[in-house]
Amino acid sequence: MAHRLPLKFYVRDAVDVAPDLLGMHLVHRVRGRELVGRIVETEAYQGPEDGAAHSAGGRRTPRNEIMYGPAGHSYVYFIYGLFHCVNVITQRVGVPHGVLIRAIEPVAHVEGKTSGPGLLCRAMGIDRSHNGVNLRGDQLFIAHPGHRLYRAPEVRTSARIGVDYAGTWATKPWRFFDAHSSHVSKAKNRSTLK
DNA sequence: AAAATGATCAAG
DNA sequence: TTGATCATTTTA
Repeated sequence: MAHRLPLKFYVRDAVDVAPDLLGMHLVHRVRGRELVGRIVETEAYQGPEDGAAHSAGGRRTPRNEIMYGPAGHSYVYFIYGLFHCVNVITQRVGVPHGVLIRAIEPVAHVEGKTSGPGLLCRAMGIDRSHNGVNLRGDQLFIAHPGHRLYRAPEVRTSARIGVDYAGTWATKPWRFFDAHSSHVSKAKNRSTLK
């Protein structure tokens, strides 16, 4: 029993949507199977004012065009020549907010590591062909697991990862994670930043 | 501490 | 057309 989140859920600031996504299920239907992961770590990106966002300063390019579109859709990009990252677009059309999904806990049919934005995309089979997908549709979507399965997260915050170039914006506590989960991205990954 | 690895984008 | 830059991960 899984309910898609309503459009209204997504038409808010990314900073408000990001913590509310913790505990929700990310679902990918592929080749007759349903891969499911429980979201345990997110980051909010609030362009154009947010200096760390791809849409910082109103920057609008072919890559991030989808950020300016309707809420509740996916924004998938390729990074470091190796990994894909998946975001949830929020706020109304023309306001380029997004929430990066950074880690999930495997729930069903997910193989491999999922504690990091690149790793979870690999494990969930998400790539650029999923850019712009409606997350209230039937292929790749986000759903409330239903109150029988729902486990409330213990929400903690921190500064965002890998955005030190963004100056004062890098210090905003816009990373959200479930303190109960053992699947959040590892401290090792961010020990050598700067 | 730094390699791996390639799309992206601003500059020329 | 080019070169620096990455919302990362792994290895050492």
